Amino acid sequence: MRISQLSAESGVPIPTIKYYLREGLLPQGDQTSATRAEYGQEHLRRLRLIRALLEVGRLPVAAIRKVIAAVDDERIDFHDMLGTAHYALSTPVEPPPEDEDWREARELVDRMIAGLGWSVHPLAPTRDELAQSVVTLKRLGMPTSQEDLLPYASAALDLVRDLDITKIPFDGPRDVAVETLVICEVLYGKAFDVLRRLAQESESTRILGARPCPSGDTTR
Amino acid sequence: MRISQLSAESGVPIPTIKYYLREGLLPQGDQTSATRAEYGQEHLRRLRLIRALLEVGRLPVAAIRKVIAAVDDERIDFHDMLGTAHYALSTPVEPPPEDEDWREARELVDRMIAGLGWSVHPLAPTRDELAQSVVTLKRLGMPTSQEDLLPYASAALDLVRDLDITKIPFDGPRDVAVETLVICEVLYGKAFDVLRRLAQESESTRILGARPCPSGDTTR
DNA sequence: ATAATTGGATAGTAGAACTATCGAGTGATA
DNA sequence: TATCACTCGATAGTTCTACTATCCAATTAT
Repeated sequence: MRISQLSAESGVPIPTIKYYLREGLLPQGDQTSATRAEYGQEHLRRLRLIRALLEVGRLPVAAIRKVIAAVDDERIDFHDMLGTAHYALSTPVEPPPEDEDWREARELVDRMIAGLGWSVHPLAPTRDELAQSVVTLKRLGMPTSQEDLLPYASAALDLVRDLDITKIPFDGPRDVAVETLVICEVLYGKAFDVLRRLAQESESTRILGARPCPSGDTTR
Repeated sequence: MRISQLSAESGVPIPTIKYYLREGLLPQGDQTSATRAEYGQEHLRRLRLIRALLEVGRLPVAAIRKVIAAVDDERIDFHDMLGTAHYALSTPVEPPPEDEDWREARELVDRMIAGLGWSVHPLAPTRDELAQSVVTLKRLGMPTSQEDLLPYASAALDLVRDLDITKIPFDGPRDVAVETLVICEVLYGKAFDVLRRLAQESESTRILGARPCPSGDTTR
């Protein structure tokens, strides 16, 4: 398959494909001559993954590159690769040092994770991400305690147990496993987020007993 | 309070505050003379809301403006205001017309919402958002059925029932209610997302029986 | 022989979210 | 009263991200 066909099949314009090649998101094709390269199904597949992470997951290109680097790097072992992929998916947040609210929130998060017995790396950026939500909620006048978060935590664990983890072929080829993990994390995550918003619309409509019809336009 | 104090208390630089004023995110202060305006607690509060939606919710400024317009517009009624706020929070997606996969996905979504008995506006952009995830999962070789989504849907409903809706003072002043709804939707949504990723890290670590420690750096 | 396509390189663009500067008008201080 | 810091409002510039566009020499197809 040449680049024009790859473009036609994926719907991604040629200049964009070239951009992904430059950025290292897409591996080079099989160079058959100075001005010709051959692309295969794996390129199409990779391209679809990139577009999914970009369009549905709204991940920045730099994060996608890290995920892909983790998938492609044959040296690092399975578990480290999953970790790298996981951390590439988090939105980094740099807490202001010496901030009392932040310290407190981080402690709450750490205590909760420990209390739940979860195996989360002590330096996982995800911990700060959760602390950020806690701090922000407090500043907005809606302080959050561990008891407020625990039902969310156990619901999250149930979802992951029942639906994500069972779909990931941990015993299969490593690249397929990481790819599946990333897809589950991002796409099922998105799907759940949308379902939550749908549920919230439905419930608030029900509570107010009105018809679910805003007068304004429905575009963002 | 003058602008410099507003800046000091909120941590937002003065030029940025001016930018928010220009963009209509922040109401003008009380003009006491040609070159002086007075800001109050409500400005500080609004500024914190803006930053929360921006930094934690990653909402674009245009969406925040719509949310705020809904809160501030006294003409539209309570329920319509909630609807407007809701739809401003969704990420719009324009499905290619005449696409078979999309049609099918939208049908699945509509059937599921109807089957659950949820009160969701037929034109809610959220429906297409969910359809997008379904289409993308299919294209990535992980087709999704209603049965796959139902547990997610009921978990979402439980969460909203137990934690979000109970926190929203539907009987109080309308602006407080919408603001609370938005905060719940965005911040608890984010918190749950992080918890899900933490749970996933924990579970995949447990399944692989390894230490939760990637060799690479942990930054995005 | 000629037209189309490709790879590789370089440069340009659009949108988003700020950030900087300027000029004239206050208000507080010396 | 003079001065100086602060403010408003307007305009312009910056940075970052994700693309697009153009060009060229080298093929390859017709």
